Formats: sequence, structure tokens, C-alpha cells
Amino acid sequence: MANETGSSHFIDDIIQDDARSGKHGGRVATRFPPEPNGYLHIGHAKSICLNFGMASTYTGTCNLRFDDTNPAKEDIEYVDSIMEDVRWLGFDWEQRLFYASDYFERLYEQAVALIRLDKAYVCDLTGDQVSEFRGNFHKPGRNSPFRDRTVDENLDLFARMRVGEFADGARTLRAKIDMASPNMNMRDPPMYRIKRSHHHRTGDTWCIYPMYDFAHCFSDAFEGITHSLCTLEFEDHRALYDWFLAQVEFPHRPQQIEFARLALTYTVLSKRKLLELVTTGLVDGWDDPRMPTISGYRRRGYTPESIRNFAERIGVARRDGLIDVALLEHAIREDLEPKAARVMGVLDPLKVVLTNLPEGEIVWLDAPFHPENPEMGSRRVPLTRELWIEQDDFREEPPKKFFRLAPGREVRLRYGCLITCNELVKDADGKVIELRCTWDPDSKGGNAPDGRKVKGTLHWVSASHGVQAEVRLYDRLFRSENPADDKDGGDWKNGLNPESLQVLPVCYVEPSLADAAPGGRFQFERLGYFCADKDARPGKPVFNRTVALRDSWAKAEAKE
RNA sequence: UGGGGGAUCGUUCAAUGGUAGGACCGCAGACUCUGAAUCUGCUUAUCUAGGUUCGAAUCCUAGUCCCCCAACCA
Repeated sequence: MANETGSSHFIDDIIQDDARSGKHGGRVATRFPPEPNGYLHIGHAKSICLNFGMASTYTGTCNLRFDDTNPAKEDIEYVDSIMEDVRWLGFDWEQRLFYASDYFERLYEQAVALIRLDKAYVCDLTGDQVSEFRGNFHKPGRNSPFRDRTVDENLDLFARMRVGEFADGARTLRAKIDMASPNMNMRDPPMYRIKRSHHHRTGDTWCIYPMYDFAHCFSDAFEGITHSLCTLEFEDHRALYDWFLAQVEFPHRPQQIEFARLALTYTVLSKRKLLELVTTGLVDGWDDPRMPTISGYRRRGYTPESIRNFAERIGVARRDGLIDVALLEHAIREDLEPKAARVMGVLDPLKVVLTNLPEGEIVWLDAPFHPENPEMGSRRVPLTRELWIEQDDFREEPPKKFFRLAPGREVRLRYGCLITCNELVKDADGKVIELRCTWDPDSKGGNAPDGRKVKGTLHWVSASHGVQAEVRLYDRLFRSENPADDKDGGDWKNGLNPESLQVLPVCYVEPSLADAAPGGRFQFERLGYFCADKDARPGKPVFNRTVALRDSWAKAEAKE
């Protein structure tokens, strides 16, 4: 099925062919199978959009299944956050919420069945011994001395493993395949290990837990999954996936298909590393707006639509790539451009005094929330004698092509009026701390009746009516384009960008923003898109900069 | 010295033997009460070498480079 760009990807092609040819009875059933050992990130979003997307395109189903087979690393907090994030992204698993742990009893039965077939055995080798017996890429493995135990003996031992007769790690149940296989995954892989660990759902019912390879293929089969989509590193596991299901001649055979995981410039998407950032306090939790987690992007102000569009555009392929984070930024700008209300806020204030506007006088001006969409309405903005403008919008000695305010220059205040800068006030160090200007009352609203043009339009906030706000600016978390590629062997955390967070404690925003609800998204005109943060307190809103507007002036000036 | 994958503009995804195209980025211009948005234009690619073919990114042969695999993790 072609997407909006008119092309389909290889998984789409496969599923389409299967649906047409009647394979799997023409059914399409996918699943998103996260392990609840961390928060979801943008890489998971790619997988979620793929799995739920394919199901929706071919009127099939997509299950949410927690792959919770390793209680030592998993937690209910992660389960909850994952459900919240998938829902927020806009997907619905309806009644199909599953857990691999739901299948522990059935999986146990499958394991017993494998033992009966003499395809699995209980092995007493220690971890070190197992790895020694496994051999390596160039050397075949050797059979475990316990490989030839009888079926009865294996049945007995496995049952005793389950009831807790043996110490953690003392034995494993292993598949009996081929210790000489060139595919390391086929060298009698462990199916169960003994591990006394409290499980967030099954509690202490079990002291043996199934391994991924064994649990995953059967979980897919139990659920009638038709297309089991996973990332490239599981390619070598496909042989094992198929082997398990083939042994018991399971009536339903899901097909595993691998695709390249997402990699993004200037970010890490390894759960281990993200966890480390959180636990070491290098970031402020999983939802720190600098984190590439779904919750981080949400708090940063990204929309579900923008992330879905991003996932659509990056496509699905089998080669490893590194997506430019600029594409994600483009996706959020594109989504917010028509939606976000335009408002004014000054991040780095410079005082302007309109000498011909008497103190106490208020000129109320009407300003649309979106100049291209009148349906969004408008608000009244007060113009008063004292104002704040952006430091950046004034230069005592303006460079070429600088359209903004400078001594003697006239500019427009957005939706306000034309003002002319007459006089500078400096502090003892010679720093300009105030501009004394005059406004042209005839230009009220923004245009002069005589038709004269000004090149610059500035955003501004009334000093007497403006609301003090904290604004947080974010930059990329890592300095290098590919922080995961730490070839020099150093600590990957050395690549962190020390300037990824900049807090501006004293900014001024227009009065309409005083009570902005957390999560509210705005465009601060000429600056960027901002999102009201939950840290706001009454009378003191906090805004996160989602993404800056493109700034061709800054670019041009930097080139000089 | 093993096995499994992959190589197309700067990046990414297409083209499924028949004009190498889109998106992002970049550059230039138009427009503009946001130096935004929008619009227009431009630059740049088939890993290498042979072969098959009227015709090859696509098929064949031989290389080269890159990624993954030796957790009782997933």
C-alpha cells in the first residue's frame, strides 16, 4: 500500500502480498512487544507506527504485549509509562493487552513437550562452563556432558527446577540443537534459567523464567501473530524462532521480518544509556525535555502527529542509517505552524521607554492568534509607556542588512505601532540598558497612514502588564553527530553537551499567557514554538522551547 | 579462519531490465506587520572491476567497505 509519498516499503510489500495470496488466511496481525525495563523512545515510536500502521492499513490487529520475562530488570512503572506513551501516540490496542508472563504456564507446557521430544535437556554446567563449551566464531562448540540425559530424567529435573529445589543459576533447560552450528544462537541455547526474583505480575510464583528466544516465538504463535516485526540484530535469531515452532508443529506460524532500527544524529537511543542518564542525574528524569523518550518529547512540546509524520518519512529499510535530527525538527515545525497560537514573549529583555506616551496610559491593541487563520480569534494586548524588547533586536552600531532597532531608526512593534529610537541610556560600564523612543500614534495597529515602510517588525511586551516567566532553552544532548559510535573507547558520557539546557529565569510574556495550562503549545512570534511546563506556579509560568523558528538572519550573520 | 545482513544525492527513502525521483539539509531569489510561513529556482548520487543485454541501480562473476552475532539480557 502506497503511503503519502507514493511508495511502499519492503515490509508493506510482503504483508500486502500475503494478504492477497491468502497466507495466514488473509489475516494481518502484528504486535508491539516492549520489555518494561525503561521508557519508550523515538526508536520505539518507529516500531509502534510500523506495527499499528500495518495492522490499520490492512484492517488487521496490533497487540500490545509486554515481554516481561526478566523480572530483575522490569518494573510496573515502566509498564504504566509504556501504555501511556503508546496511547498518547494515538494507537489503540483495544482489548488486546498481553504479557508474556500471561503465558508462563503454557510456555512451561511447551518446554515439557520439547523435553518429551528429546529436543530439550536440563544442563548443570555453570555459566562460565556453558560459554566455554559454546566455542566461538571460529571454533565449534562441544556437547554438554548433560546433553544425553534421558527424557524421564529431564522431565524430573525440570519439574524440580520449577518447584525451587535448585539454587539460582545451578541449572538451565537448553534446547538440543547443534553445538557445531555456525549460527551461535543454535548452539543449544538456554530456554529457562533459575532466578529467584519477584515478578511485577506473577510475584513469587515462579523461580524459573523463560528466555527471550523461547518465549517470544511462542507468544507470537499463541496470539496468532502473522508478521512479527523486529530489528536487524535479531536476524540471526530467526533460525531459532522457526526451529522452536517447527519442533512442536505449532498450527500457526508467524513470520519474523527484520528492519533497521532508528538512529538519530546527536542522540543516543540505547535503553542502557538512557537509564544511566536518568540514574546518574545527568538529566532530570525520563521525561526531561532533552531526552529522546516519548515522554521527553511530549514535555518538550512535540505532538503525536509530528512524531507519526516523522516515522512515516524516515521509511523502513534493511540498512542501518543515521537520520538527521533536523528531519524531526522539521516535522514538529510543520505540524505546529498552522495550529499554534501566536503570542509574544521576550526572552532577553531590554527596556524601551516611549517618551511621548504618558505614564498610566494604556493603548489596547487587537492581535490575532494566527494571522493566517482568523478562526483562532484574537486577544487584546496593552501598549504602555515602558516596554520590553529583545536585546538581540537592538544594535548601537547596526551591521549591514540589520533591519531592527538602532539609534535614529524606526521599526514596527508587532500589531502595535511604529517607534523611533532617539536616545540611549547606558550604565557605568557603557552597556545600553534603556532605549528612549517615541511612538507615532497615527501608526496605531502597525501601519502608518502615509504609507511609509519599515523593514523591521519586533515582538514586545508591556513592562507594566507583562508576566514574568521562566523559559528553558534546549540544545542537542550530545555534541557529536553519532555519540553511539564511541570508537576511542572513552566514556560515552564525555560526549554530553554541557550547554544542552539554558534556563532563563527572567523573561516576560504577554498577559494572556499568565495562566497557560501545562502542555499548552504556542508560537512566540519570531522566536520559536514553546510549551507550557508542569513546573509552572501561579503567576509564574514556565515554558519549554520545543524548537526554534528557522532563522535566516542568524545564519547570514554567522557567515560574516 | 565462521555465520547472518547491507552498500543509490550531504542525510534518508524510492525506482522491482526501459528518462535515477521525493523528502530533509544547503544555496539563490520572490513575497512578507514573524528575517517565520509560503512560492520559485539551483547544486549534488547508483561501492569497485569485469560480464550478460538493444538497454543494468536492478541480472551474473570477482573484489572492497560497513553493520550484527560468542548474556542463564531483550
